[in-house]
Parts: sequence; structure tokens; C-alpha cells
Amino acid sequence: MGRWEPGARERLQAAALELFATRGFEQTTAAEIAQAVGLTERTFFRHFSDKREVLFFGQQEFLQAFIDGVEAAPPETSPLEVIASALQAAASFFPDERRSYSRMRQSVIDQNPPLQERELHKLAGLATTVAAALRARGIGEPAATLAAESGATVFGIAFTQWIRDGETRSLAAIASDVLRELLDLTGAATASRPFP
Amino acid sequence: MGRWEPGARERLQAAALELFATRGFEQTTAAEIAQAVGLTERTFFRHFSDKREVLFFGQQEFLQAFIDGVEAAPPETSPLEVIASALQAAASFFPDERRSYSRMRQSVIDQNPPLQERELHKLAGLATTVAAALRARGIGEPAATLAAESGATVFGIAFTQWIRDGETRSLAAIASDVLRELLDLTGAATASRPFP
DNA sequence: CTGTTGATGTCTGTGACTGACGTCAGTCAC
DNA sequence: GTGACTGACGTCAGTCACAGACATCAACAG
Repeated sequence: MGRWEPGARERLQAAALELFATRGFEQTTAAEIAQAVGLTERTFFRHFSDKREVLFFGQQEFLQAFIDGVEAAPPETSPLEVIASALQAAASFFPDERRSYSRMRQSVIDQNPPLQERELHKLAGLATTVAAALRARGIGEPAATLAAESGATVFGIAFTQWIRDGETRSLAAIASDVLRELLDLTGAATASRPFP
Repeated sequence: MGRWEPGARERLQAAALELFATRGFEQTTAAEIAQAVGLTERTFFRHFSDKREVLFFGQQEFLQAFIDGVEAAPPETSPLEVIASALQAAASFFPDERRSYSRMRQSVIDQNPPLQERELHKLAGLATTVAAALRARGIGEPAATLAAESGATVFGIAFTQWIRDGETRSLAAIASDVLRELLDLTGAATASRPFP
């Protein structure tokens, strides 16, 4: 056994979520989180660049899943089909067992503007990365960015629906539905062609 | 003459942008901004809820323009046509004279993650408000949110293009083009109908 | 047995932000 | 004209997020 308990980062993340959920984000200091797992404030900030990051660290695999989904699509696939593939890959990172945890986490975020800002920033980063992956497939601008941002939007709406009370469908199924709705929406507009 | 020079808020905003542009956002303290216009730090925070807000205060009219554009659309208009109307209305808030100022401001934001987070939060707030306006017109979910978010995305991409070096088209023209691209993108996907 | 390394603690400082309270010019009632 | 009132500001003191510098100590390589 080492000098310290292993998994300091994970313990800090768990303690932080619990404290944020009970006392609230602002009413919880970084020192309190650290103390709750037998560490000091300084160590907290060694693991997380700032207090908010404790709720967002470790999303690298999720982002990678999204990218993998992009690259898994066969060549010459239309941008939105690539996005559909990416959405399915990303959704696999949120199996139903994770739903209740996600719900709790999201309720904390929804109650704190600073956390919402960070979440939006992460989502924007995702869109930027996906856009780059699309460009690497030969898709030009602004199509790549447009498709990537639309994918992020669809994912966000689907995720919100996934954690709603009473929702039982899988995230993959919901995401597929939402993407379909987006196509219907724009399809309807394209059909009538009232745009200059 | 009063005891103090009038327009404290505007003077603070101007000084802040200038200092952020020269020294950088992190290297500029709120106290320095205040001192630059003969005020104290405490007064700075009376005008702006936090340091970042000095760059974002006063966007109420812009948001209102967007909403006005939504409400100006004739009844029974398809969601994306409503968005097109809103985009045109919003674009009128950025005449060409404002381009160079916007460029400077954006370059400051682009260099500072905390400012980017705030900007995304404001844009998300815009989408939320527009979605509510669409729902008030009888558009259901998720169509309303989807359309509003797409509108925000289009505006964001168009604005980025409007700011680019060498760009001479008006924001309204660019926004119109980007929206057209979005329709082409989804239209192409809808045409082949490869989605389940 | 010894040098190095990695994760941690300790100490100390800066700057964002807040609450309580004091100040003073203009304004309005009387 | 005088006094109460108000709005915009200053002063003071405090909390907390975060960062740099340095010490500590188990583990591990040699």
C-alpha cells in the first residue's frame, strides 16, 4: 500500500458532486471538498485547474467516441449521415445504468450559471473537434462547422430529453428521433423554397 | 455639472476593452479599469456583476431585435422562415461601421477562455429566448428549440465570417447565405433518405 | 544503501467579489 | 431657505478561488 489512498481524483469528484448537490455549488469551498476526502485545498487544485472542472474532468473518452463515430462512417458519406453515425457512437457512452447519475449531475449544473457556462464551453469544444474531423474527410466550410454544430445541438436536446422524468427510451433512440425532426424541419422549409 | 462625470458605465466599458486589448484580460485588474476612469473597484462591481460582464453588458437591444424579427414574421410561417426573419432583424444591429469595433472586441474574447464561456452562455440564452418566442407562436417541441438553436448557430457562423479579414459583405447577406447552406446540407440528406 | 521521483502538505500572496457603512451634491417638500 | 431624502460614489474589512515556492516522505531503481 502506498503512502496515500489511491484514486484521489475520483474521490474528489465524488465528494464534490455530493457536496454540490446537498449544500450547493457556491456554498461549497474547494477546501471543504478536499477535506472531505482527507486532502488539502492545494491538492484539489493540482488535480483540477479550477473548482468547476471537478465536474467535467474525464470527458476525453466521450469526445473520442464522437470522433470515432465520425471516422467509422464509410467514405463519401454525406455530412449529416456522418453526424448520425457519431451520435450513435456517442450515445453508447450513456447506457441506461448511467441515467440516474447523469440526472443528479445535470440538476447541479442546471442550478449554477458558472457550471452552465463551462458545460457550453465543453460542448462548443466538441463541435470544433468534430468539425475538424469532418474537414479531414474532405468536407468544406461552412458545411463542416454547420454539420458539427447541428450534431452538438441534436445531442444536447436528446440528452436533455434522456434525463427527463419518465423518459425510458435509450439515448441513441432519442438522438435518432431528434435528428429526424431536424431533417423534417429543414426539409419542410426546403420543399416550399420560399428563401431567396 | 454633477459631482461626478456622467456615463460611468460606458467609460468603464471603453477603458476595459482598451486595457484588455493591450495588456490582456488576466493581466488587467478590475481596480485598474476603475482607476483608469477615476473610479474605484467597488464602483466597477456595482455596474457589472463580474469582471467579464463589462464586455457583455447592454446586449438587451440585440436580443430584442432577434425577438422582434420572430414576431414580425407573418403567422403560419414555417419555423425556419421565422428564423430567417429574425436573422435579418438581428443583422441590422451590426452595420458595417461597427465591423472594426466588433473585430477588436472579438479578438479579445477569442484569446480568453473565460470570455468565450460567457459569450457562449449569452448565445445559449438567446436561443432559449427565441425558442420561447417560437413556442408562443404555436410551434411545438423539439421543433422550437431545434429551430432556435439552429438560428443561433447560423448567426454565430455568419458573425465569425463577417469579422474575417477581407470580408466585405453585410452580415445580413452572409447570414442569408449560411442559412441557405444549412438547408442544402439537410436537404441533401433528406433527398437520399438513408435514415431509418 | 543511496539517489531520484511523484504525490502530497505548508506557507504565503494576489485578485475577484461582497457586505456594511460613510459621504456628499442635487432635489423636492414645506 | 432649510431640512429630509436619494443616488452614485468611496472606504474598510472580509471570504474564497487560485498560484508559486519549497518541504516531506514512501516507493522504487541501481
